[in-house]
Amino acid sequence: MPIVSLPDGSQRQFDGPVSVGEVAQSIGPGLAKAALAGRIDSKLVDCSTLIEDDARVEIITDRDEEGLEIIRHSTAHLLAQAVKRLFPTAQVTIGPVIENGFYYDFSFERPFTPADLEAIEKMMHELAGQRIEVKRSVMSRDEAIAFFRRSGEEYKAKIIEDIPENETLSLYTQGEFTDLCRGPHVPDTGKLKAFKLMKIAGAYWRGDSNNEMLQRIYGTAWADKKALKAYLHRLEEAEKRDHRKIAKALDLFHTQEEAPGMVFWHDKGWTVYQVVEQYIRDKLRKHGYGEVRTPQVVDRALWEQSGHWDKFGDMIFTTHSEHRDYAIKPMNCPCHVQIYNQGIKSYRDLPIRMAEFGSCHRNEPSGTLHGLMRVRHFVQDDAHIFCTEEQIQQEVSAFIDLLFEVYKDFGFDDVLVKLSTRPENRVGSDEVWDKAEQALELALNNKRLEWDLQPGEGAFYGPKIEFSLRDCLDRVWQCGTIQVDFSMPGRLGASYISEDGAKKEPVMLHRAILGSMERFIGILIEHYAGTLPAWLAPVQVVVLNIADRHAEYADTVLRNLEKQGFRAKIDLRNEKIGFKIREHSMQRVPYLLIVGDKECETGTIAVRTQQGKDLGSAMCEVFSARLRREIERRGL
RNA sequence: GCCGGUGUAGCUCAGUCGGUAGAGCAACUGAUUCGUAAUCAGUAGGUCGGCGGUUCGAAUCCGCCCACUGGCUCCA
Repeated sequence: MPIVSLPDGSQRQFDGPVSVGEVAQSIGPGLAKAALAGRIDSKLVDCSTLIEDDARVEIITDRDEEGLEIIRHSTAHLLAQAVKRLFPTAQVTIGPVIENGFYYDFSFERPFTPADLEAIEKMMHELAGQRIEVKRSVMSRDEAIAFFRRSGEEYKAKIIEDIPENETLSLYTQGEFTDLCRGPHVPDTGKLKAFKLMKIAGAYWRGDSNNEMLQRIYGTAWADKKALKAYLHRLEEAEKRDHRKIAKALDLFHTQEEAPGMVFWHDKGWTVYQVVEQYIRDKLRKHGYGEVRTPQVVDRALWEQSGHWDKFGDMIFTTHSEHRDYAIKPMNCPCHVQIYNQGIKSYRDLPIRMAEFGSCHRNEPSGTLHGLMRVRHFVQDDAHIFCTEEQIQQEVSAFIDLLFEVYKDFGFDDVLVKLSTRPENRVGSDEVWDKAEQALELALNNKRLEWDLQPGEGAFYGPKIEFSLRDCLDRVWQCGTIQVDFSMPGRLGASYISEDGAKKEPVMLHRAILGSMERFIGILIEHYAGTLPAWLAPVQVVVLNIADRHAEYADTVLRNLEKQGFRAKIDLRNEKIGFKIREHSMQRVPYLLIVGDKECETGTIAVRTQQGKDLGSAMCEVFSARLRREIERRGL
């Protein structure tokens, strides 16, 4: 005689065991129809699950976060069923829910084609229309292995073999298709109404590049058609922000076959780059950093000593001359240790903060290259802090403050923080790792930051904190980092004389705020959809004349702006003003100054913003003051 | 690096069955001197990513390579 308590506080008594679906039915037919699953005492279950004892019960519908996840998971099963219908020799593997959708990995003798994808989706809609009941059953581990072996599903059998013996497993069957799954699932395929298959991609079995490659089909699924449409629209919007497209339209940079993974910066793109670099340079000076410059081609012995050669040798570009082998530097740190090593250092010299915008090359695998986001030549806002163990925390703390200051100026408020700890392949003793990890954790906690732990994701020489930005489209980009390194100074012979006259090894902190300049500019372009704020815009103002007779005055206005240090241009072409406004608006110039008869007579300018707002006539000085304020304010 | 997809004029793209290359915008020339997102007319522009093969004939079919691209793996 279970008593069921509902979320609104009401209670219902039943004569005997009752299913979640029946509870929903007892509340109302609408809810029964909408029910996707249930929650019994905080555990998610199927609609068919029987309630035998008193319990708190909640009906899950597509309005719940969990409901949407269940829809996505069930749609993955629907995909697998459709694939097995059309291609019976395909084998199923795993099909999890991901952000905005799901995927399913298959093993099949030939690649799926886009036409296959269409056929599969059509079959999915057909199966959904049939409202096939989804039934849960249980089997022992060994029974399940035998079941999937019999069905020719070797991968599924292998997955189950990794599950501890004696466990009972749940299986979900819809029509002729049965899949191993924890569940819960929707009661019937008719609940799946809004989905679309998105793309086909390769994916390694168990995520290991030594294993065979499976074929992954990605899909998206939503509670209703409207939500699906909204999602597809969002994707389209994101595509419009693609920095590669915008860069072409705005003439910022290009890449070409002859230099894969390297950037040809054009005048306008390089202007943005330089503004960003100079901004960081000023910030670093103010925060006690010195700037250095080190060679790009250095004997590879340096990288053998540092330990990078062992781990990354095949990704280091090399060259040679007169029987010596050189590395094109993949990072600045060993060179910075060389500067540190000039002369004897005392504990009184520490901390030494050494920054460099050094050109680095890494021979990234061809398949990973991607616009500005993953390149083979890049420059980081890189710096190394040489300090004592006691100074670690205060340095990490000061760095975090600086980092948040910078992100704010660029218009990023949402920063995700992660702490990555010791990986399997590493150098240094456990004792040293303990110390380093604790120092970072303490610094984070003292700042009262929320952070996630990423066990095993640290660099080979030390743990790190990573800072990621969330842009206006909710995408996350890892940019900043600070890494503790107890190993490299020792390997490269760095030392200082401590207070008691003993020789000690300094600790090295590797740190960057923007990460790679290239990548950060890519992020900026996408975040602002190309419409950069005035302080970053390559061209801040364009002066437009209405007719030839206004050219001389327009030129005076231009020279005045240039004299004040604004990035200004002039457009004297004999074109209609509407045409010129259109062109410069599309080039995302923050301000257009229009001069015609009226302006010439009164010594003013007509100001038009990038957003198309007509600010009316103003004296040049008034406009200059406005623009200067805006530039100084930086981040929007 | 691995699995797909793509590569045609400066840009965005079309090109059927294998029959010898097409549009819009941009460029150039001329006209127009114009008040807040496209003035009109004309001209020119291509070794169809590269190399090889099949064929009387290849942008189109086949092979190899390169680059880009969506993922996977990796990311000091």
